[in-house]
Amino acid sequence: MDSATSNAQDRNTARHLPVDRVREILIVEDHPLMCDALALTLKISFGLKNVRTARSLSAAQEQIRNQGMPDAVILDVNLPDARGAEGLVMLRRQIPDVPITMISADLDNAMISAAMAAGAQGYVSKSLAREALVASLRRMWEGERVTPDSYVPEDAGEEDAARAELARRFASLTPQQMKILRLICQGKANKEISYELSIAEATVKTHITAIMSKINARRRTQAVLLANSVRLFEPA
Amino acid sequence: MDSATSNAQDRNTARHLPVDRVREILIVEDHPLMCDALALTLKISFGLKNVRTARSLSAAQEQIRNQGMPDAVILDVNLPDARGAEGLVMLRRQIPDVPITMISADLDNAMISAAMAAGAQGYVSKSLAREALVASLRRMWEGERVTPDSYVPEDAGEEDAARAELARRFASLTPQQMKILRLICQGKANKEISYELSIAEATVKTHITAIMSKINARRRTQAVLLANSVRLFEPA
DNA sequence: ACCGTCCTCCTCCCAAAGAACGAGATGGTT
DNA sequence: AACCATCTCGTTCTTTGGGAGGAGGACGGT
Repeated sequence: MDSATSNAQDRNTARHLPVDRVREILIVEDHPLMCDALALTLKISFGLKNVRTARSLSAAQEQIRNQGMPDAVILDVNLPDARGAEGLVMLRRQIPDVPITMISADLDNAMISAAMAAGAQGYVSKSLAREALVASLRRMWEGERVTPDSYVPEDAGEEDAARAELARRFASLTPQQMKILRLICQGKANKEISYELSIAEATVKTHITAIMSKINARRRTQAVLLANSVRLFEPA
Repeated sequence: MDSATSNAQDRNTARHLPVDRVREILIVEDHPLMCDALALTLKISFGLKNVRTARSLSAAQEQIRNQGMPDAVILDVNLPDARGAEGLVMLRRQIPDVPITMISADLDNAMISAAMAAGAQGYVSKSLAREALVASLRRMWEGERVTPDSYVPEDAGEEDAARAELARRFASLTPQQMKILRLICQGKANKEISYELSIAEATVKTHITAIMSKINARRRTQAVLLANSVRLFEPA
């Protein structure tokens, strides 16, 4: 049903690396079965020894800090930690040059398009057959940007470039700022945010000012719009 | 590809009416070709004489005021005037007992689910074959709630009931309040809204207070969230 | 030891948002 | 005529939001 097709050659992503230089990959996936299945498939098909795994975004980030950068990442779109493009954006902030493959159960066209604009190396379905999955990953690790062939690139480059730029701006947010933005997007007031994060409201305001300046918004409702336009946070 | 399946019997919709009592229907569709094609199909297949048409939501509303209520409505999801559930909600406010069929090019599951929760009698694809279309409409006019069979009802009743309740609340908004809410959802400030509608900012505030009270929101960002949750306004 | 980043908190200040009144004008219905 | 819904505008007051600027502590890298 959904194998995969090539698109443009990498513009956003920094480095091609020959497939044989991918030695260490990191799987970020909260569902244990799927996680194991993926790891196993990769070990066998690519002869990899080191397949690292993490069950949440925060776990992944800490693991990267401690154990260093992997050569490639496979990232679930729906983590308990980070739904939507948030995980991708935060990981790219930490490891800008490592190709990140998004993996998800549903192939929402808008989500795929948002992920690609945010700089994913590719997007694959969880229901893909092993061979097709392996082939897609191989091509991604050779520098190709791969999307499901059910995907239609929707609108021409102009609007897409704006979204890529936006994603870059969001990638400049610090972790704490991202937390606060998420709460803003849930309709919380500054006071509530300060309570939830156990910090002073003044601190919340300071962060918000920084956020606004980074994403170029003036009103918080605009911030919500911008976040939604790149699908930063998906509804629970 | 997408014919149609029955779902629940009408709970939200007020009246069954035997198909032969549908004498006058209103098509709201901005694309002229599709509009004509629909009208023609209906005339032939149902032997209808009076097929009224309107090219925008506002045109439809005025026409109903002048020429009275139709027996059924076919409503395009993407009007220049009203994208998403807005048209449905506003029409149901005006003609609560008339079955409204949504018609759209894309079958986004979330959109279908939002439309059904908002009280649509059914949802059909524009790419449906004539016979299937006619069959679906006949069943809707007999009181059945019809969705494309690609549609999966997603989550159980509890959450859906909340959305229906929400849709009811939105249906209580006056036209001017709906305009203002739309601008709020575009991130506009009160001052900008007052300028765009050529009214005083005090008036805008008055309307907003009424809106907030009706949809039970305290902050305007919450209003945006609520509107998005029922897909009141789709992004341009 | 020094610098950069991030997080924290504060004060002062002004603009925006929202609640709570009242009230006039219109148009349609009963 | 009385009523109702809607739109309009105003005043007053309180709460939030947001910008500017300063400042200190923690941590990591050069």
